[in-house]
Amino acid sequence: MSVRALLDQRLRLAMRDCGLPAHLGPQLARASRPEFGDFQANGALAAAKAMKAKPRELAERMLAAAQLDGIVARAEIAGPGFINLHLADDFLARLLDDLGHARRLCPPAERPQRILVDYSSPNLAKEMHVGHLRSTIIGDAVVRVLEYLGHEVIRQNHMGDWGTQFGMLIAELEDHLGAGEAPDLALADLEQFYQSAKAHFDLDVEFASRARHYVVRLQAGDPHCRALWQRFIDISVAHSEAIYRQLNVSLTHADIRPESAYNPVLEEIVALLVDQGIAREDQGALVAFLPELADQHGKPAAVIVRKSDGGYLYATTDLAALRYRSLVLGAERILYFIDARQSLHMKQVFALARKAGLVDPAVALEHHAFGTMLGPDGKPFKTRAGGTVKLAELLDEAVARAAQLVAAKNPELMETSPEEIARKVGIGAVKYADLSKTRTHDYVFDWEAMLSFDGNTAPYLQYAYTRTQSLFRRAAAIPGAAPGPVRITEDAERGCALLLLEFGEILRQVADDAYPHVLCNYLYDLASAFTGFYQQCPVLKDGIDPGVRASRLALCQLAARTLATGLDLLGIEVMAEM
RNA sequence: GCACCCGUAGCUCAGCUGGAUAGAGCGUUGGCCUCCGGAGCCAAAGGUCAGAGGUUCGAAUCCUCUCGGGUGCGCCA
Repeated sequence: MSVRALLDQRLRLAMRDCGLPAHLGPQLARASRPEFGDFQANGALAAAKAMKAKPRELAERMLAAAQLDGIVARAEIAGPGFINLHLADDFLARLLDDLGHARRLCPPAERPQRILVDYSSPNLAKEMHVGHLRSTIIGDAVVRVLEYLGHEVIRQNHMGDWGTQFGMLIAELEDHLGAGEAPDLALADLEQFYQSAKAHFDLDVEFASRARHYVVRLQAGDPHCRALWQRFIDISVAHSEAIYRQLNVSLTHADIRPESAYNPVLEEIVALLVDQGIAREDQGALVAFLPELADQHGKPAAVIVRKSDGGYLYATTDLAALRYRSLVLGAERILYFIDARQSLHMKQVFALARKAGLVDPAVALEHHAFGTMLGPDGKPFKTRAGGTVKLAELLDEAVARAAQLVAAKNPELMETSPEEIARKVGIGAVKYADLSKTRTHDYVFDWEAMLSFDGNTAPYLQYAYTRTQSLFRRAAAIPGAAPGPVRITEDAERGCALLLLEFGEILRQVADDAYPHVLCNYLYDLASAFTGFYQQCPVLKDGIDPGVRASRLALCQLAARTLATGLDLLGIEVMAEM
């Protein structure tokens, strides 16, 4: 049990003993200022108001009733009725010893769930660009946290491999192959290939009509079109998977369930909506109406589920996917990591799915939106020419920039290659810069800031970790220098200790709210507290008492483990030296 | 027209289950290597929390309105 949970439980019991109703809690929080102790309970204020009692008096009674022996060294009432709690050093030390010997850094979730996470989901018609980055790495971080807490996670990469553009693309591919070109050569640059197909489509009437015809033939299962399509898809998927490897993202081939997979059931989904009277014909198309999402004038939201030409749109595909995920895969919670611009669409799809009974009524449907990546000018991130920035090129640049830094700043490395460091630092910097900002906001992409060793950046955290490793290498050479029981005497040690004990709580918060920046901020606080401690509290220097040395080594070890685990959950790698 | 998101230090961002004097980093200014990695640490300066009302013992946080910025909305995905 975490420190907070324990205090909460004890104070809650005390409140019951004081005759307070169950809905009034202790409102426990970390103390806002050091002189207020480690934790503060604000609940007496609210409770006093509800019971028409005097806040300070009630706080006194709560404190008298609370069983805090051995946990709290000192407690006092302050201000209008805050309860300030100073934890006992030996209590903290004991918890740290337990944590140090435990296999995991936090207890697993009390109720493990089957959770489905839809993320990355690039459009295969084009090369992956910066627009795909956020979904991919935010989703992956949340997935890792959920798994660490013991949930069963089903990853779903809902790749866009179907739709009107593919007629154009296979017509283009057909022309290339007809000219004797090998498919992987023709598709070496997907972006260029797409632009070329688009140009032909716009300028060449014969080509455009062939492209439109191919869409129909493809969807009807024509073998020739299907074969061309498959070639294109295979190469495009391979490209995405190469990016995933470079990004250290945990998606695999088995997680791909693309749009085309739902093609066979779309007709059935639409029929279901019509039968239930949810959808009806309107201006030639089949439209679902949602009075529950009406605007202030009572006009219901309208969603087209089948075009007037008989074709289907992505709303229908998403409904089919939801049914499969809930009723076939049995997901209890379904998370979508998709751009904020899709918010209305997701809302409509969720409402429709529930209304039509396509999902289990108990399933949680969550759209975790995120903002746009902006360039240094505050406008959407583009190349100088105004085109989209390819993800592959962005990542290469990150590694190249990191390599430059390593070459410029590092003296001699013992066991790690500069290439490995550059890769981990460069990729880590790009991911962390994104993950550390509140998901829902737009964020400004800035090479300089993300690769800095100062501030809330990946390199700073990785550096803090390498210092622990350096220390352990040194300790290994000293006879008798081994981690031992923790003793807390210095403020810097306390600061570290309290943070180390908070890790599990932070992970639960990330699992509940899907905000990885909470974990980033925590790790930054921990790294700062650790470097402060490391600066002030000598570990291996001459004249250090062996007991103190053993205690500080144990703290270092826990800090190292927590940093490495936390970064790993963000999909960021650490190294022994940098 | 309708709907959603966002306005916090010069810049980039935290804080928003309402709590005590609103926090970091960058940048600026000034300190700290006889010391486990100075790729570090410490300190100072810097704020009408967009504005106005309201709820409350208490509001950056909740409600309403206004201003400013962004995004989306029946035949792309």
